[in-house]
Amino acid sequence: MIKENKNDKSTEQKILEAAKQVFMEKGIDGARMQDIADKAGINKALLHYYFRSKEKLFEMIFMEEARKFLPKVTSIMVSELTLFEKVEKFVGEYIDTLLQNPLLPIFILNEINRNPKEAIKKIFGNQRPPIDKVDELIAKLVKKGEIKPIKGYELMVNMVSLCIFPFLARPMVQWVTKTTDEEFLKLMELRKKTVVKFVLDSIKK
Amino acid sequence: MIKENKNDKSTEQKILEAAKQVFMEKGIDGARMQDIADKAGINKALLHYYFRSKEKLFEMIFMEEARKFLPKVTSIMVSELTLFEKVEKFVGEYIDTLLQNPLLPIFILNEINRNPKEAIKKIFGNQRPPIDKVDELIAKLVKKGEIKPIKGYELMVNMVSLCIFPFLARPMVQWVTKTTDEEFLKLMELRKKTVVKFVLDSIKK
DNA sequence: GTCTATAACTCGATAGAC
DNA sequence: GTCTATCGAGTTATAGAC
Repeated sequence: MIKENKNDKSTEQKILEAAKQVFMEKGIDGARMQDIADKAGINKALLHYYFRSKEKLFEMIFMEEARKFLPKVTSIMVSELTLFEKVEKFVGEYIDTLLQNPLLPIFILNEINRNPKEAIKKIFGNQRPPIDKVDELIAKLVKKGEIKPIKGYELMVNMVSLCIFPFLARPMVQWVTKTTDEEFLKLMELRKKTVVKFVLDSIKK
Repeated sequence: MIKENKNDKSTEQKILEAAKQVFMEKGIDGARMQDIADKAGINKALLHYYFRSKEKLFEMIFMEEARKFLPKVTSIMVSELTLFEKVEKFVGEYIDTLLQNPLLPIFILNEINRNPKEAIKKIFGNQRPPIDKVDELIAKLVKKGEIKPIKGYELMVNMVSLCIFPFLARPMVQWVTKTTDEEFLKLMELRKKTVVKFVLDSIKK
């Protein structure tokens, strides 16, 4: 793997990393260009040299992060796996992504709220999730008597809800369960299994 | 019911209503005192006359709204209802509250993120949710062979997740399901039943 | 209590030297 | 490319008249 010619990162990279961190923690309105500059170890002027404005810098970060939100969901859902395997893989990969990006949900949801049309375009492109495929798959299994009927979008929303919400409400969850940061992450690691069980127990006949 | 002596609301009330709306839509950082003044039909100076600062005004609103978030949850959970009835009532009342306050979740979660310690104090006081009670209740039913084992906090988190998340991700849900505002609300009305079914199907033996 | 005017300050953005 | 210095717009907050 070819590295930067200097031993430290390029200025652009430093800015992007600092901006990501600050925007995630504070949101676009709460973030200060000064904070980002400080965290990147440079001055404000340089931020504007690289990315004309705060809004543009934010868009850059959002564009990058938006793609993580709907990770390999589509590919899992249209794959040749069974529904049960799909649920397992979906939840597993979703929670893994969140474990590595715990602030991603609140960041994305705030932008969706602030600027729904553009945000959704950046997240989904023009490609709606493969709800129809899921509906078909469910219909087959219902006919075979293996699962109870449920709407495809509802199954998807429920899975996503169960994965994401604990990260959104993390300080509350930690307070209620009296867990440290480390313990919380372990809890979420375990949660992969319990969510899969919760969902499958619900739909299995 | 005794009314204000004038036919319109008191200035304080007008401010509180305007502030609630603006803070909910924009968050504390995105909100402008000018917007609140405009919406209340007064000027900025008067805002400061009634509530010393933006932060203080925000605290006022948050305090009021924080109590809706954990509505009658505790009372339901410690009541004499069966677990199945509790789930039904819990979900029903939660979604009803959200139907009347669709922006409440993102508002609360953002403050929890911005200021976890104080926010949690305002939401819960010092009283943790009655998880132990739920654990006991579950233990009994497991012993009787009526339900599968599940941790009390996990059942609660799952119920809350399933209720709240669709409101948090509302623009996304509406885009995926191609629903208007009105249709979305109907969908959430229906969701009361499907969430109850989803949860009960999952834990019932 | 309510208003107008403005002070005090923050912050994004730019100019210009090196 | 990177820095210092500063501008100028926008915002919270206050002073003071009515």
